[in-house]
Amino acid sequence: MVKEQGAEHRILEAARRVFIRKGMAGARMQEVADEAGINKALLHYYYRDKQRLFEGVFKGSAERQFTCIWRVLEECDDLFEGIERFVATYLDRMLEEPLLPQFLISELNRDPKHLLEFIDRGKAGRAHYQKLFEQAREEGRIIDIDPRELLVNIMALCAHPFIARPMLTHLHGMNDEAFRRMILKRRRTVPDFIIRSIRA
Amino acid sequence: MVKEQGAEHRILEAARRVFIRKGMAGARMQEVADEAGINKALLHYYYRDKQRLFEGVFKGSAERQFTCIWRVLEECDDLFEGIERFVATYLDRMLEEPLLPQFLISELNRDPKHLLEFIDRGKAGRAHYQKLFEQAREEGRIIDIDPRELLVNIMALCAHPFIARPMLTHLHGMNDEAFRRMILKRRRTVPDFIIRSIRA
DNA sequence: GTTGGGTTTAACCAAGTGGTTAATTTTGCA
DNA sequence: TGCAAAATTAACCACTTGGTTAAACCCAAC
Repeated sequence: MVKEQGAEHRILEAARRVFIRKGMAGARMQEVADEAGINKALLHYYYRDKQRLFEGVFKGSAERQFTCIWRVLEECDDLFEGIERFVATYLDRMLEEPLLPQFLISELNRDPKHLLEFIDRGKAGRAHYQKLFEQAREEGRIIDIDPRELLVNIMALCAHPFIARPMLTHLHGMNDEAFRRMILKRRRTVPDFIIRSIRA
Repeated sequence: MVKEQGAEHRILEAARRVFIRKGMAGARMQEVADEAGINKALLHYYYRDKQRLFEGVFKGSAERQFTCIWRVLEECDDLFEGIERFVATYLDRMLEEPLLPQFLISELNRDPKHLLEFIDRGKAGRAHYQKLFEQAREEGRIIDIDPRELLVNIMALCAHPFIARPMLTHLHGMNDEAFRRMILKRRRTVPDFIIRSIRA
């Protein structure tokens, strides 16, 4: 409802909130308009139709997410350091926008063709990961493990608590603050968990 | 479209498929009717409205999932064995119904009050897990780690490949068969990964 | 001030939605 | 065979939905 910063941008921000909350199918154009504090017709004036508005939101969210996560890896020159910083960055980023991974994954499952555009955003980061991995492997510092599987495990340990958050919090009787504390603790414990497992 | 086994049951099965594919918000009653091969009015004859039909599907899916997963744990009397069998059972179950976790989690995020009913289904299993954990801890066979966090990690490593499947398969250029092989491989590698990490 | 183009709105529309109803068919059984 | 109850359907309805339109508004340049 904030009136600053131009209608077009305000619409996109409102749409981001609504789409992330309700998903593409559950979101209503009227709700986006209300949240942006403008007339519904203005949505179509700037973004044609629901699909294009959604794509604007999705593309922006996905790109920001991926670049942010992978960039930090490129700054590292050691696998263990890379894992530590990757996990910490991922968790910090998720604390800022906890509903984002669930949103991205949910929409990606519903319509996987969104991937084509933005997935290459982390190409350089992934190549660098491969390099760090091989280096550590050659130096005999890690056990024999499929690098792709290790990557899956890292992502899983980072993302899953956010994706399964309601189940988790209910299971362990956590409130929002307790969840936050748990995530902050995981900034240390998750890298430990991973590195203990792969260290030769 | 199979005509056997009574309309009521056929409707529920069709609804399960449609809801899991499209989610509550995206599913259409007409689509359920078509998939069940019956008239749309019959849905309301047996299940009143969309919400109740959805709850029938959700409750059934969630209960089956949880009981199936936790039961196997109760049959074990050692933590490491428990982890191995839990992971294997979880992955086998997911291979049968790969879209289920994404569905459950997605709807749970949209409306967390579904939890209240079925989450206690795994109560006995979780209590047994706690016992196995403490036993292994007292015998000095595992390091000092929060048992709840270990549980989160186990679930994460099992569920995440399925939840993030489209991202994963696209990232690594996998087809369905390659994905399946990867999961079957993980029946061994995931328990190894976990146990290596927690063994004292 | 007038004018003209970009912006914003209220009113409207057609299609699709979940849900109802009343009539028809099928079934169980005396 | 007849008949009442259950099952099934076609037709319908009120309402929501995404999307359009034409008019109003704003504001800088002339």
